[in-house]
Amino acid sequence: MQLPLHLLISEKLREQISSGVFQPGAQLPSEHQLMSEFAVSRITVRRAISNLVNQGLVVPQRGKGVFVKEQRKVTYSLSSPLVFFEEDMARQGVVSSIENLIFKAIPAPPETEQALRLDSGQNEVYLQKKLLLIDGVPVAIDSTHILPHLGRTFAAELKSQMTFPVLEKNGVAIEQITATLECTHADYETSEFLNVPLGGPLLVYCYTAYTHDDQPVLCGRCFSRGDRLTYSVVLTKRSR
Amino acid sequence: MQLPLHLLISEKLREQISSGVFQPGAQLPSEHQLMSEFAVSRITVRRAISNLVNQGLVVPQRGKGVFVKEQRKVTYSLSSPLVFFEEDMARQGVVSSIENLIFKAIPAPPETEQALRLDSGQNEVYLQKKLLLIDGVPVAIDSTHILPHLGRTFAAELKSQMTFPVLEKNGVAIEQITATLECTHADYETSEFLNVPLGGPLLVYCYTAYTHDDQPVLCGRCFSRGDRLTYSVVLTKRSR
DNA sequence: AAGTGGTCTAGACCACTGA
DNA sequence: CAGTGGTCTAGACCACTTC
Repeated sequence: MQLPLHLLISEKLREQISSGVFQPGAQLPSEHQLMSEFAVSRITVRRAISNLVNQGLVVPQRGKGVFVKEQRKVTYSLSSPLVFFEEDMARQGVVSSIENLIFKAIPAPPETEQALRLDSGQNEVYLQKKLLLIDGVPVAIDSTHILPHLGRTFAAELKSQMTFPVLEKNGVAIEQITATLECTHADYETSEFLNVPLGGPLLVYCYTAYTHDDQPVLCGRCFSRGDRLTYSVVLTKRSR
Repeated sequence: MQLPLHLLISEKLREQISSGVFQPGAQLPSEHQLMSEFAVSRITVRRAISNLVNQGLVVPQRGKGVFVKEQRKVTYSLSSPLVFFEEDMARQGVVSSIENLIFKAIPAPPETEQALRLDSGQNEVYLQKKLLLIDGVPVAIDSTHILPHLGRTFAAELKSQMTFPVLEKNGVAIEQITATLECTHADYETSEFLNVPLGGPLLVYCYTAYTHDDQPVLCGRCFSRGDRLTYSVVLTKRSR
């Protein structure tokens, strides 16, 4: 038995990409050229290209052609989460910014009540959704639930600046964060926001932040483009 | 302007899946049924289903049908990386095991020389590749480079047991680990090993482990199925 | 206007599953 | 055997980019 045609073609192209025959930014042969080169139908060529898109190797552009993707990742350090996000990024030579999408009070959903240790009942929390941009392009979308009195008091600042520095500056020191990191697929809505193919890989950073007396003050999730962000962490034995 | 047909169909099915019309494990209507239900061609139906596959929502099975995927993730704690992997998993009610694929001495590649602080030159290190299984199915593939004298001495144990416990038991205490977590796509080879669709999301855990005197002893990468594994971590401010 | 990728059709053959 | 998904063909129309 042998591989289906579309796989043969996409594997051959993949090799040529990783061996540098097609450099990042370079244009692949057009569908028409590939059809005659491999003597297959257009659908098969398109399937092969779609394999490469799914592997994040290539980006098609309507009316222009298919181009090899530039791979450039930026690292976000979990071990110094209180450093300004902007500074962290600046050290890596990129410009970062945030864009507030939503900031409003909502009734707390059950998971949030539990995470923030609110008595169950009709609690309010502030919901903030924001985009994180690097060099002007959106790389992550964050959704945070904040204790009501903090959200109310610092609304203006929270809308325009990163969350942790704002709290820190106002005497709310974050002492501990519990977090998980996992992977998901971009659904249609997220894929539009982050300009990523439908189903593309996202890193999900779920966090709860605590002050010195173990009081949770906020929790949230950050969905970031898997092709643009890396998280780093240092673990020492005595820290548990 | 409006959405293309294949997206309309896949979004409609996605809603039905997340609203529970199709429970996990349930079978979707066949391609033939969907063709007449939406009055479109087979290619369009297949494209819609392919959208769902790319989002990890659904798994097609040849000769049987398309089924809604069961979502069950297992959490690996980075904050207690020295605990037996098996114990960590057992606490979550699953059975884990490892399967040695490769164990041999190789010339150290440059990145490894740097990570393990070897003098540049013709160094040897031990390369171990192993599969991590949960409930009998492969969920991750790990590739580790180990200092030569350690690999040589503990070869037998390393082949059948988890790395850190073996070292610990033999007096090599791991005191610190630096790590990064990122996302990639499964290439063809990995997709076969882990039984994942081509291009599916993988979590990549890159690590270097140090003993008490800051001496690196091993480094490696673990590629794990994004749909089966989560990493958790606790960060405290003083650990800087 | 010519060239590119995006969507869609109708129809064919194959491989696998299960009764 | 009938039903399922997997692969592939030939051909059509559209939307966008570039000249």
